[in-house]
Amino acid sequence: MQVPAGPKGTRDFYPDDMALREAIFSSWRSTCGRYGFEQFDAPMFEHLDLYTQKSGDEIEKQLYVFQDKAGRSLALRPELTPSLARMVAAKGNNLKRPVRWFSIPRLFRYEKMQKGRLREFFQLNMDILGVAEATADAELIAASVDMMRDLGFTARDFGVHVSSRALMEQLFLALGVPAEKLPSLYGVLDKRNKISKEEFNAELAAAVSPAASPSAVAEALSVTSLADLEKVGGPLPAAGELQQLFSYLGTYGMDEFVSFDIGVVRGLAYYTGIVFELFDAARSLRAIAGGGRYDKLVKLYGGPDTPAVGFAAGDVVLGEMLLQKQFTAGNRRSNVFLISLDERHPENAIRTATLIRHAGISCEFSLRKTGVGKQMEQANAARSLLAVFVGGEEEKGGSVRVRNMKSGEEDLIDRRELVSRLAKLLSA
RNA sequence: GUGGCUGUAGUUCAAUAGGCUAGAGCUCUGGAUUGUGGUUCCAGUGAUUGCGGGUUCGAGCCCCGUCAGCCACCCCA
Repeated sequence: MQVPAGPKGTRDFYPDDMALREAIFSSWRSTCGRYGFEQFDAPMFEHLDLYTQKSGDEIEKQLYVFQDKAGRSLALRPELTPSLARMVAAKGNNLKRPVRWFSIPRLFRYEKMQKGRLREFFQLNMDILGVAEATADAELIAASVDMMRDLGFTARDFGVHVSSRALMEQLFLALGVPAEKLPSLYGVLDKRNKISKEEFNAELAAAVSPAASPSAVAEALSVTSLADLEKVGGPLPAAGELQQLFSYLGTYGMDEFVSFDIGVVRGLAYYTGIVFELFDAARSLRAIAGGGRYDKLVKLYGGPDTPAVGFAAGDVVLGEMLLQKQFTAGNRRSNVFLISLDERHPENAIRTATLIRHAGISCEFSLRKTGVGKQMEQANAARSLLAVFVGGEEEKGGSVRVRNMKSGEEDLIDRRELVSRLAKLLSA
């Protein structure tokens, strides 16, 4: 290859790719707008401490770290939530609650790449801060579903899997699992779908015995409804909270999208309550989106005690799903394309284009001196709706020929009325 | 970070068992059509077979390295 490749894990956005990206972004912005979220952004790089302080040094391997000229350790942002928590903490109590913010950050993670996982990507982040009730969780889950519907997906394409960190903790403690065993148990649980049943049972037994009965834990993990869960683990306070959440979601009309799934764990340490993930129906891709409650993070960064819940959806998996659905960009580049009949002299086309553009109509003409047939091809490439022939015989009689590129119909239009007639034709 | 698979025009794929000048569709450019696009027909541009080294009389094919991509782990904010 003579052409140098871009860095590993990055993408080039050619116009077709950019059209897909913009389709996703504008859908995201429109959904957030309907839910009354305000957009914000944060720096693309932060002090390394912001990330290590929360997750330990281990995370540094996943970060793009560099020193600036003063020797400060900085990192390209791998996620937005720490910046958000920092920004909210910095405002202290000066920020009107609840905060309903969204952002579409460009993020960087130094990772081994796989399908649906790159080193540079975008996310939609939606967060509500200052609300402890499940209404906020329900609002965000509903927004995530609407985000998918806005992109054209239905309940046949994806589902929301909901669980609760608090619920699991209460359940396992009730079953006799010691508190210090919980992290390793979550680890086993997280890979349940990836390993065989035998392996799972063996790892489960290793994680909970002898304090708790592996079979009791396994039984608890096999339940598919909250009601069944209480039969196994007894009354659990967090179950009531989840029930309330599902009740709200039913009122939102979300029943066909959401389900209780005790297998949803989420890797992040900072989640404290309800957690949820969106998956494609076939579960052949990575998670579309994921989120949950992180009630302690703002305080961790020195801010006021602020309950918070949020989710993030990546652009990579969504893009793959849209392409599978035969998404076609097909954006119109220009509405009007001028065909110069006196192709040696572009002045007429330049003057006419200027007139049309001043009226707010997108317009192009051939920048190369070439035949009418070729100019028509260029009009096609621009996906123009109308072709306007300038500089021909008709113009001597005070009119110009306008051709509808779709139907092939042509009209003679008075030269002086050209712009207003074009506007009318385009609005029809 | 670990293991496996793959790498041929811009793109999708060919090339008997290692054997002459590495082929084709699509795309792109030009022409048929110097005042009319999409269809069709014709022609052309375009590859030091990812890169570097090795084995061989001879390598797209075999070996080593490297880079890139895919898959499974690890991780997943």
